[in-house]
Amino acid sequence: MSVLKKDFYLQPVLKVAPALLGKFLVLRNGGTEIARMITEVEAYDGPNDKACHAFKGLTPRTKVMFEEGGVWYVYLIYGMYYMLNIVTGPRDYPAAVLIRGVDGSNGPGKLTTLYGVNSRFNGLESKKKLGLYIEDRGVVVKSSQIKKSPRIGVDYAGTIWSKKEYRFSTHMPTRESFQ
DNA sequence: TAAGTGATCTCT
DNA sequence: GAGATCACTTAA
Repeated sequence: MSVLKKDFYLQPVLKVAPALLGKFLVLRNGGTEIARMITEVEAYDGPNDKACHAFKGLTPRTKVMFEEGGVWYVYLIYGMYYMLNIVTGPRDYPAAVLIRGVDGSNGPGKLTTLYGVNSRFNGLESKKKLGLYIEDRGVVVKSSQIKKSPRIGVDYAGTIWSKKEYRFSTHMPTRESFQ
C-alpha cells in the first residue's frame, strides 16, 4: 500500500496508462475517504496526438499538461462535467492520462461527480497531502486482463489518431479481490 | 437520437 | 464580442 510517486508519472504516457489499472483513486477529505480501483483510462500522448488538447499548442487551458508529470489536469466539458486527468512525462511534453472509470462507476463525468472533483484540483500535485491521489494497494492486473480499444469521442482527430488503441480497461473483479 | 450546458478557442 | 466546438449524460 503506497502512494504513487512522481517518478512513476515521469514515464511515457503509454506505460503509465495501463499501469494505472488496478491502482486506487483515493479522495481523503477530513474523516471521509473514497477509494476505488481504476478500471478504465485513456492516454493522450503529447504534441503528436491530434486528440490531445495540447496538440494545438500551449493555451491557458492546456498549460497544465506541459507541467512535469504527477499533477492533476481537470477541465469542464460540455458545460457540465469535469474530466480528471493525471499529467505524465517530463516538463514541456504535454501528455496525460484521462481517468475514465473506477470500480462501481461508469463514465468519466459520473466519476468526478462521485468524487466531488472540480477545477480546484487543476494544476495541483497528486500526493497524500492534497487529499486526492493514486495509491497502489497491491492489486496486480495481468496484461492479459487489459483490454485495448480506440478512444471515445475523438473522431475529430482523423482516422489515424481516432483509431489508436489508447484506451485501456480491465474487468478485474472488484473489492473482494483485495480485502 | 438529440438536446442540454458553459468554458474555451478562433475568428472578426 | 459572436459563433463553433467539445475527451458526456440523460431521457425518450
